[in-house]
Order: sequence, then C-alpha cells, then structure tokens
Amino acid sequence: MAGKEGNLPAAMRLGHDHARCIEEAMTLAAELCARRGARLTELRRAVLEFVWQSHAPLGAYAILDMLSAEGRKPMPPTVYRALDFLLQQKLIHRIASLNAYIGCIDPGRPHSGQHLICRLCGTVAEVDEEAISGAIAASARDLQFSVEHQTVEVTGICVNCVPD
Amino acid sequence: MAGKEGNLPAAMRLGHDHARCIEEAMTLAAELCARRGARLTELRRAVLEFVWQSHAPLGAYAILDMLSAEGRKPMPPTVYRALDFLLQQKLIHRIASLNAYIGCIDPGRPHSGQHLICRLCGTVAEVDEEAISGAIAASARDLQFSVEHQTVEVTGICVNCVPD
DNA sequence: AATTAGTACGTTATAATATAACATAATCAC
DNA sequence: GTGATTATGTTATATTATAACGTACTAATT
Repeated sequence: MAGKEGNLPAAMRLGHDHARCIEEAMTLAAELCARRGARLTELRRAVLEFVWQSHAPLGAYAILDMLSAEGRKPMPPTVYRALDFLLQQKLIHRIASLNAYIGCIDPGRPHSGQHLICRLCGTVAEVDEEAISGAIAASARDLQFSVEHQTVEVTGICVNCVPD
Repeated sequence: MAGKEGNLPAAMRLGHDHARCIEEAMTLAAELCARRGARLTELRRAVLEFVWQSHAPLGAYAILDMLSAEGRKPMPPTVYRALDFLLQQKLIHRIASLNAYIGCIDPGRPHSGQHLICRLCGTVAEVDEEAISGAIAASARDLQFSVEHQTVEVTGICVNCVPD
C-alpha cells in the first residue's frame, strides 16, 4: 500500500515541498502571461505569490495586509484589480463560499476545476474530474441550458483532519 | 415532441402557475416545521414567502426592503436570523456566487441540490442529479475526504434566454 | 527622444453583505 | 403564573467589493 497519501493532490500531502509548488506556479504564470502578451507586473506577481503561500484560500483584505506589511500601501481597488487580472488569466480561482482566492493548479489547460474545502484546516484541493464536469454538462444539456461556468465547492473534512 | 418545455423544472417553464409554487412551498414548510417542532413564526413565514416570489434568488437587503415596505422595519440581524432558520430547516438554499437566497424545491427529502443560474434572466433552477452528486462523492472518497456539503452552481444561459 | 495611445496603478469615497453584543419580548414547559 | 427558552429588537461595526476619477507607467511609432 502506498499509505493514505498515495495519490492525493499536493494540497493534502502534509510533507510536500511547498516551495516547489510556489516556484512552479510562478514560473508557469510568467510563461503563460508572456505567451499571451499579458503583463504580469510586480504587483500582480506579488499578489499571486501571496495567494500561493499556502493551499488555503486568501481573502482580498488579507492580501492587502500582506502588501502593506511589505511596504506598499495599496488600497482595496488595487488588490481587486490584481485579483481580477489573475482570475482572467485563470491563474487563480475565487472560492465563492469563502469569498477568497486560491492558486489554480493547472492554469495552462482549460478546465472547470472542482474544489474540496477542509472546514478544519482550511486547505483547498483542486481536482478536475471529467465524471463531475461531464455529469453537470449532461444535466444542463437535458435542460437546454448553455453552461458558461461551473462552480463546484465541496466542504468537509480532509484526510489529515479526520482520525485514522 | 413535447416542445422545449417538455421536462423542464418549473423555474424554467415560462407559463407555469407560480402562485401554486408559492402555495405548495408554504404549505410544505408549515408541515415540515410542525413535524419537527420548529417555529415558523410570522417573520420567518414572510421571509420565506418573499424568497418564493420568483425563481430568481433574493438578497438579504432586498428582503429587508420588502419587509420595510410591508410596515415592519427590521434591521439586518433580524433578516439574517430568519434566513439562518430557513437554511437550517433546509427550506431555502444560499447561492454563494450571488450572495442570495432561493427556495428549496424539495425540502422534505435530504438532498444536495445543484443550481443552474441564468446570467440573463436571473432564474435559478434546482436539480438533483445523482450522477453529479455521486461523481462528487466518488472523487471525494478517492481523496479520503469526508463530505459535509456540496455546492454546485452552474452559470450560463437558460432555454428561455437563448435564441431557438 | 518626443508623441501618443493604451494600460496599470493611486486615491477618495461609498456600496453591499454580514455579524457581534446586548436588550426586550414572546412562547413553552411545568 | 413562574422560570427557562427562544425569538426578535437595537446599536454598532466588520467584511467584502466597486464606482469614479486622476496620475503614472509602458510600448509603439515617429
């Protein structure tokens, strides 16, 4: 057996090399923006890096505070504009049920991710299951509903927060 | 062929008898609360009825305004408490992506509903597809994630808002 | 390197959503 | 009816988000 961490997403593997998560996310973001002619400015880079500091989503005002602590003193619109840019570039997701933002684990590929949110540790794991998105698409088709965006947010207790 | 309104949920059938939607919802709510020993007070009843005025979700402050127009002059906590009660009794759902509230179409049966939200007319149709909730449950099981709540909100264009 | 068009950011103010904390009133169980 | 419980009223404030307008930076072209 591979143990309980066998095939889990990084977010739910306690000992994972998170510095590498951040580094990969930042490198990929830079590449994608360059390819798209989108400007990943210092501010936007800083916001994205803060969002990636953990696998728990971060609120806009938490980001504001972190930027303030760094010496910048941005006002809310500045942060929201950076977040809007990152959302447009699909570098982050907004978690509607938490009013907070989290890094996208696979910004290069078009996808409608699903998020598993641990109520105890706050960790959010993104998965992309065709079985889920396909079932939603099929149900919408039955109703002749033209889907633009799927929000799937599953709240519960992650493997690290339940007794074995 | 039954036409485009063949098997659609009431929310998406333009000519449906909405007075009956309201009446059935209110009757069922009264029955369920009685059965559970929960107090469906006048205020809570009024809030539920406002939520059911249409198949588009209603914000807390819109409800506040409607109560004010009726002569009551409640403050926000009063409305939020009524909404909390209705949420606990599963008589309404909160649509996280809209910060708004909508009547539950089947409060008697335990279920995790999915919501299709039309970006144009605001109508929200609730469906309960085992294929969707099952796929989510299966994915969570893979990750040893214990699910407490599923939020599925699908944004797009409903059948009444697209050209034929 | 100046011009300019477009984009990004700064700043002020305020809107929209939600809750904490405590007081009063209604209802229920006995 | 008395006391316990639940519901609502009230004041104040927290949290999340955006409108509107001004300034500065960037990139492309001359």
